[in-house]
This record gives sequence, C-alpha cells and structure tokens, in this order.
Amino acid sequence: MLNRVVLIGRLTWDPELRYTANGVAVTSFRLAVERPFTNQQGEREADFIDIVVWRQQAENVANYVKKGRMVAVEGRLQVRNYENQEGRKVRVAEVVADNVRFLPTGGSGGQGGNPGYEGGNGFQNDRNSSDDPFADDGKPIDISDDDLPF
Amino acid sequence: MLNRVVLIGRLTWDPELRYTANGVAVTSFRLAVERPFTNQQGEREADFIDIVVWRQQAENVANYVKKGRMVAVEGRLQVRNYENQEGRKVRVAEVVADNVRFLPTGGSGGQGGNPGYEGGNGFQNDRNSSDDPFADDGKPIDISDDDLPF
Amino acid sequence: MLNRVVLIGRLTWDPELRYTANGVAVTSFRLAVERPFTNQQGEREADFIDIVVWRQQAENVANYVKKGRMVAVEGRLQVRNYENQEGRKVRVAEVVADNVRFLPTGGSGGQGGNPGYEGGNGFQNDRNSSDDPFADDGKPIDISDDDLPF
Amino acid sequence: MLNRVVLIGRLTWDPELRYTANGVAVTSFRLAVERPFTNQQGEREADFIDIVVWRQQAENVANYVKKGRMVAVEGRLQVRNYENQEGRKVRVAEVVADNVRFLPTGGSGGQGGNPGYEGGNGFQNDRNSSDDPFADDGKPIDISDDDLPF
DNA sequence: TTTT
DNA sequence: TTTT
Repeated sequence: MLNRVVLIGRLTWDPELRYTANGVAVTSFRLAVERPFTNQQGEREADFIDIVVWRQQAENVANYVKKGRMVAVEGRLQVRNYENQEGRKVRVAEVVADNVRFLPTGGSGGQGGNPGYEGGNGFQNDRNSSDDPFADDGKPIDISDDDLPF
Repeated sequence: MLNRVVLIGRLTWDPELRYTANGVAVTSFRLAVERPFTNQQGEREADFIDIVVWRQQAENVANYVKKGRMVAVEGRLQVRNYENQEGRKVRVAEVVADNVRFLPTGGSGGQGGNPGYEGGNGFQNDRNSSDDPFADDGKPIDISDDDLPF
Repeated sequence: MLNRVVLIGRLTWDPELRYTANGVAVTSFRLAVERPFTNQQGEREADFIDIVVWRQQAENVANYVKKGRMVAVEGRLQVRNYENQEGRKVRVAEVVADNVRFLPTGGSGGQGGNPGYEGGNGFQNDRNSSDDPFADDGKPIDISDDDLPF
Repeated sequence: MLNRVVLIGRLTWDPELRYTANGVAVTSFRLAVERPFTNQQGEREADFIDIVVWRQQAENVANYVKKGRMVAVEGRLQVRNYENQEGRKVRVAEVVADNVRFLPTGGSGGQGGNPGYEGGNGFQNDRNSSDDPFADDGKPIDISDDDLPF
C-alpha cells in the first residue's frame, strides 16, 4: 500500500554491477547505517542494510561510488523468499532504491568542524519583518510554551 | 494521523537561537533543498524550507552549524495560521525537526573521492555464502527479469 | 538534495481539478493531518496542508475522492514565492504528490473497533521454528534488555 | 546516520505480545504491504515485513489490532545477525516501530464513499483570497507549464 | 533574502 | 505461513 525507506550510511565495500540475461544493469551494495543510540557498552552499533538499484542509477553508483562513501538512499523495503541450493528456505530483505544521492564523505566538514563557507551575507536581519515570530528584537521572544511540540 | 518529512539541504544563513519565556531553547534556520530536476532554462532550483528545532538539539545546531553547512533533517510539517500586526492572516509552514544530523560539507570528499572509513563488521563475507543471489562467481547472474521493479 | 514527505489525513473539502494552458491536469486539495499530541486544553489539533497532484493521478483524485476521505500522500515539499495583485510577496508551501493512496474512511474499523476479519488461520504457531527469537515456548523470552532500542 | 521507514499494510496474523526478563512489553507482527506494480502474470504481490514494537505501544497493538487490520507503521530498519541452534548464521531484518497508527479497515469507506468527517477549521475560505493561485474564478488557471514537476 |  |  505504502512502503518508503530513507537511509543515510556508508558503503561497506565497493558496489557490484551485474546485468540480467536481458542486459538490464543492476548494482547491489551494503550500507552501514549507524544506530541513533549506543549499546550498553557505550558503543555505537550499525545496521548493515542491502541495497539494490537498477538501470541508469546502477551504472552511476558502480562508476562513482566506492567503499566508505556516504550516500542517501530512497526506496522501498522488499522481502524475497527463495530456496537455496541446500533446499533451505531463505528470507532476504533489501531496499530497492529509486534514488541514490552521493554525499560528501568527510575530510574537512564534520561535526563542529569548519563550515566550508563562512562569510556573512548582509541579509541576516531581514527576518526582522513584522510577519516573523522569530524576529530578533533583544527581548524574550513571544513564543508561548503552547508551541512546544512534546 | 501521520506526518513525516525527511530533507537534506544546506543552511542559507546562520541558525538563530532563541529562548521562550520559560527558558526553553528553540533554533530556527532555513534550508536550501535542491530540486531533483532542472527548470526550462536548464538551471537547478531549490526549495527554501524553514526548520524549527527545540531544546538540546536547538543548542547543538546553534553551536555547531553555520551557513552553507549540509544537514539532514527529520520531522513533521507544521502549518500555523496567525494574524500579523496589520490584521492580515498569514500561513506559515515549517518543519518541526526531531532529528538534525550534521553532514560533511564537501572539501575532500566528492564523487569517487577517498573513503575515510574502514568498515569491518565481521559479516562482510556473508555475501559469498551459498545463500546469496548476488555472490560474484564470474558467471552471468541468475536474476530473471521478473525481478525488475518497474 | 533529498526531499520526502509522507502524510496521512483527511480532505477538508472536495478536490479541485484544473488544467494548465497546455491541457495538463492538476488537482489541489487540503489535508487535515492530526498532530501526535494534544494541546494544553487537551484538544487534538491538526495541520492543514495543501497538496498538489499532476496528470493521471490528478484525474483519479478528482474522480474518486471527496471531502472527508482519508488518504496517504507521498511527495516533496515545495515552497514558491510570488507577488500577489497587491504587490505583496507571498510564500506558499505545498506538497507536490507523486503518490496518493485512497484509504478506507472509517465506519466499521477504528481503534478498538471490530477487526473486519476475525477467523483464526491455523498457522499462528508456525513461528515456533528454531530460527525464531520470538518463538512462544511458554517461558520468559530470551530477549536481553540490550535489544531495547531506547 | 539516518534510518526511516514508513509502511501501510495489513497484519497477516494476530500480533504476539511477549515480555522481556525485565518485564518490558514487546509485540511482534507481520505486515503484508502490497507492491505498487503488478508482476508479469498481472497479479499484485506483497512484501511480508516483520515489525517489532516496544512498551506502551506494544500493549496497545496487542489489545486493539488483529489479523487483517490495516495499520501505518513508522520506524527504523534493523538488521540483526545471530547464530541459530544449528550454528548457522542468520540475518533477520525487521522494522522497529516507534509509531503504529490503526487505520479503518474497509467496510463502509471505499472509493467515493461517505465521508464521516466534517472538517471546520475557520480557515476554509482562505483559499478564495487573492493570495491563492488556485482560487476558482471560472477562468483558465494561471499555471504555466514551468510549474510541471517532471 | 536564499545554500553549493 | 502470509493481508484485502
């Protein structure tokens, strides 16, 4: 009915480009997606999620992305059941991506790092219009705690 | 009933940290989110989307993020109606974020760039197991075109 | 860069189908999306969010959906700036839908209501396989609190 | 880093409520989520996705939802690796839900059905204001094809 | 007002 | 095993 997945993570190895018998490109890779919390040992774990992408984007991923690169993936969660060579039933869950965006990997940026674009722009005070509930007038702002979302 | 927004974009100016009368931190900023297509002049436009974030994350954003930085935002789309000083009804749409992740800005990274991350999770060889339909055995793969998602 | 919105709500009025000068169908409607929390008066408020949908789905929505119907919407959040007749700059935020699913409206279902499909199926104990960490064996289950997600 | 899943589907059987050794409620169920396209035989298939939900919502789901009921699920995709009794490595993918909404099941609703909701929000006439590009004035609308999103 |  |  509705099935939407959005992930940001890093490739755990280089993507693998294959072709179906009919010549359709399909690339698969695995993404390490850090969990939002730490475990009881205080370590941050990750989920290792398999991604499949088809056609033109399959080629793009295979050509431009390598192990360690950070990407954003949009797609749907697919669960396939099949029997392996030993006759054993196997369930495979993977995200069929319809959109893979390549993100900068790190180096300079990073939390608390240097912005990469610093200068002022002379427009920061324009928000001071009468329509703006966040206008900076030096007084405690007029946001009631009713606005608190949780 | 259900209201979920996920965005990746860059701050169009430095975030603004304020406090409610009760001392609750609230930071607002605007995100430039590039559209997935180009316009008729072949230019890539952006949507400029207002974000609001509360409490601890408000402090974090204000302290660590600056104009030009890339972030991922998760939240809900909120539409507020109010009357401004001129007695005019104004509708304001903004994303109330419950999660703001700081992304690397660029610099070193970039397409095909150097990784900066060395995975290692103890399960990397799983994909060569007999259960794996994507195992790389040098032969044309066994994916029928029935698997084509669209 | 990435812009994804998922909403479930009810139409506040009948959808409006229009055509561009070139004959492309476009339907707009407004969705009431209940907030996940109640306000200080204990009332549940809603966000009223404008949706735009194009082409075939525009026709479908206009033909099959009416005020009060519940729908799920997937799309991207778009912010347009324009000048109105009075020369006043106006910002409009709307969700450009690429997927609108029609949901059952209510009547029977509803929270705590009667399921609409009740009978057993004779397979409920099949999960009792040795691979299943949730197998029901009558003893306290073997899930350590390490698995607690938050 | 970021991990968000949104699903709408129907329970394939009644949910199973368990308790950890520490008395924390955890409910698991499987969702049938129809794919957006039909296969080569013209049939609509589904993905069968496992959901886990904790604490208060675990109790709610167990108490109010049964096989066949439609729900909306928000959460994150988790992949766990463990060894089963036979010493075989098993990968399990499931959605850890932080939000499960109960949807009407069908019955009365259905396409073009009767509403069951009578809006009324005090802003319904806003759309006829001069600021509204979709105001219905009986003339061909002023939407250039530049606005076409794809 | 508007990011890279 | 499999929802409508």
